[in-house]
Amino acid sequence: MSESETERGPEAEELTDRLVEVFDLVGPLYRRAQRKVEQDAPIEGLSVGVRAVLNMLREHGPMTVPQMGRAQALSRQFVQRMINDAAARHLVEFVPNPAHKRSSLIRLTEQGRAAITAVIDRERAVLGQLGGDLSDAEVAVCIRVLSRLLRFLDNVDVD
Amino acid sequence: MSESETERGPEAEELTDRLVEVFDLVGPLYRRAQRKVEQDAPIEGLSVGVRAVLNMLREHGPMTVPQMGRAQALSRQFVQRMINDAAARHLVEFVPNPAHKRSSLIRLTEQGRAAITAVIDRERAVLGQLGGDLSDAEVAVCIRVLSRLLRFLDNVDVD
DNA sequence: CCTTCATGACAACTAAGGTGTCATTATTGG
DNA sequence: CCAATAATGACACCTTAGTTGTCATGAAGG
Repeated sequence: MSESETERGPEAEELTDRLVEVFDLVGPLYRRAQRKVEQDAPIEGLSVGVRAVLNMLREHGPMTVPQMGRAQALSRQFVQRMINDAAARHLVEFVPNPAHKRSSLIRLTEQGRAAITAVIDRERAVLGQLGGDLSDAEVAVCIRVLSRLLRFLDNVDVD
Repeated sequence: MSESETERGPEAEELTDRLVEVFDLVGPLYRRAQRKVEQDAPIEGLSVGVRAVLNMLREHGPMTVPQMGRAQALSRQFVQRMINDAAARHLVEFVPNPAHKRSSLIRLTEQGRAAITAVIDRERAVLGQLGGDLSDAEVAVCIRVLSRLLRFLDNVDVD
């Protein structure tokens, strides 16, 4: 039916099909996860966007706004809004950036760390129920595949 | 640091951590993919929503609107809107449903099939470039993991 | 030193997707 | 067979994630 394949043999075509399948899973998964987060995060009063930036800071340490935008494929301006929002609520603070005088580093405050940790812990608790059925190795492979896809789509530049 | 783990030993905790990682990948991936689709689909004039329902019909065959909503974790009303939109442009048609007299089955028209096929083919072409680096088996595992996660989150009910 | 690029700030906008509600029609349990 | 209940479609409104455009400013680097 499809004729757009360049000649790479049947395995390659099979792979492409499977990748399309992955993307068809990502959509619903994203929406369901978002809803779960929405049910939970409001306890701390965190929007999805704020949750995302806090989580980034949590696992990556202090970063600048533009860095975060690039890392998450979000527009610089959007990240900025989230950060300003978080700052207004004392979840993050600005610290001087030795590398760029204009663009300060964003760092979690104690309060911010507590908030994001609480959220993540609750998510972990939910995920924990998933338990057995999935092996560590499988999930690791999944992460590898998704990371690869992500890097591949990186040429889509924002801003 | 986190104390919310029930006692399941270190491997379980490791697994949970990895699952959190998966979710942190799904977000950016979803956004980047959406942007790629947006660059492409407009050629056919398909919104992301319409693309999603057409693709569902394409691989699952005729379904009712509520079925599609459940399958993709989308609200019934949203799917309906997308379908009505698609119907107005003769991409889908309504056929009597033997099982439910009120809720007709939605079926792709020839035109609709052509449109969604063209879109998917273009996506496949892009994905095809990803090539080597990823094995069929790995992607299969990834699909399994994501499917499992999806089913797990299914208790989140819309509407 | 001057040009260029990056950042922050702010406003306007788009679109995805949900929610609430109503009328209608099935389905089902008695 | 009928009443109660649930499912569907339709429509309107709303929320919010996320983008884009623009401007002023200040940094970097030739």
